Amino acid sequence: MTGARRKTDSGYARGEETRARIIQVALALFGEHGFDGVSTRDIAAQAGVPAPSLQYYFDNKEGLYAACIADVQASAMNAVGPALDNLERLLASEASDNQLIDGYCAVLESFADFLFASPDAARRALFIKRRIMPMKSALMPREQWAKGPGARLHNCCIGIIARLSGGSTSEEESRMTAVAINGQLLTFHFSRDHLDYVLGYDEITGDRLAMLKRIVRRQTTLVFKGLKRPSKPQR
Amino acid sequence: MTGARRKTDSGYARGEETRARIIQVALALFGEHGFDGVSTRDIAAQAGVPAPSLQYYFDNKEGLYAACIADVQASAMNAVGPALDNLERLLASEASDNQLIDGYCAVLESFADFLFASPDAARRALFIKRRIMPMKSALMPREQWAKGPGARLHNCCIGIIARLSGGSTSEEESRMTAVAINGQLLTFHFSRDHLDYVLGYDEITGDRLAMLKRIVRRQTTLVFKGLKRPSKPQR
DNA sequence: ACACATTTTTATCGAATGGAATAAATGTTA
DNA sequence: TAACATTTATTCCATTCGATAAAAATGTGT
Repeated sequence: MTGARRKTDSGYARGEETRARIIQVALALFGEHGFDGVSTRDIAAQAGVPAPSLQYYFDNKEGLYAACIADVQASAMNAVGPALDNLERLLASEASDNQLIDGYCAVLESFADFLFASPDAARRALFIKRRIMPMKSALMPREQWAKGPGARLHNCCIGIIARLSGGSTSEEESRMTAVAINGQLLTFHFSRDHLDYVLGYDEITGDRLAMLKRIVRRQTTLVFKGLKRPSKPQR
Repeated sequence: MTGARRKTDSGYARGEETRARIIQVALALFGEHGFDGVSTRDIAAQAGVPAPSLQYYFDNKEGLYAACIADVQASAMNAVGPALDNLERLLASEASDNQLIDGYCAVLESFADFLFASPDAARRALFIKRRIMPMKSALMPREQWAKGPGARLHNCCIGIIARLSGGSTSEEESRMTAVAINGQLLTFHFSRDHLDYVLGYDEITGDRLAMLKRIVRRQTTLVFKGLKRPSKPQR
């Protein structure tokens, strides 16, 4: 936690609750309106605290934003970490192609749950989508990204492509192919603003989420199998 | 043009040039920082006009934003309209499955050119990505979207899915499947902020753009063929 | 050249913003 | 209970913001 006046190693439980409440409110508001579209007063009012509490807990608006990032990262890793762990184990072993593909689809499914399964999920996901930082370095630092769930997903996909194609696909093409493969699911997240236009509804839960998972699994499997080495030499 | 003090039916050429210059600057700045992250003074300074010129030409900040939207919509339709026209003709005729798939991939390729082929393209595309409006109705009205290139692409994809599957895919599943198919390309656009992280470079031009097109065509073709009615009954 | 139209410019406004400083209220522990 | 720690709340600041009104400058047509 950057520069806040509050000390984390000796705080009261009440302060911890207030801090968490502020973060949840900020997540929702930043997610809906972006960093610059929300004032510290907006956040404070909705969290039921006076505005200077934000300086007390987070030092400044950017510190609050950074705390939101950390919160979302943690919950994402919580949600998709186990499936990623399993897939990374498969990749490090002599697993069959079908096991790899199946493990990969399981990871995508855990991502889908994280992104869509609940209102809380939607709030976090919307925050992820609306990442606009007030500095030139609007992005997560590369090293931080490299430890996050998105990077691990990407790297696993590259690994599977290399396995399936027997090394005949260039590193560059593998990277691009991985982005395209994952785009089948991620595009639903990126398109949240107008899901109602393309799907006729804007919440993907229950049966709809199951359908989404089925579609993504089918298409991902098709694409992976199309990459297998002994397949269609003219491809 | 909404409510501006300037009259379009009787303006000078000089005014037209100034207006266009303001729009191009605003596109770039809004695309980079979002609506709330850019002040009217920022835009005016970079366009080389005093701030009240924005009120003169566009009535207010939102009017300028709306003009930017209109500009991007027009250029998108310019870029992808011909390929969409052709595909819609194919869909209205007895074209073969391969002709449909090929026509669809041609449309995706024209989208890729629009999104990535030039610095101007990147500016426009970044603006599209950062659509945050200052009102609750942050979105393009549904009727306006329905006339845009994204909607036409989506509807063509649904049409092709219906054709290939012989009507055995539900309307709801077709819609979702279409989003996933198009996500293979669109995700590159949505991920522009961190393309450097996933690909190792952040400009997709020249050979890289050709590779992207090849990958998208290959995967889209695989997925469409996987939808064909007489294929794999156990699928 | 002059009258009129359009565009640019200057000066100003009220409101909102992120934040600082300080005091008051509440919690914890001996 | 009192001393100390933490948290909450009030007051205030300087700056920035979108926008208005009016004047000055420039363009157009007769």
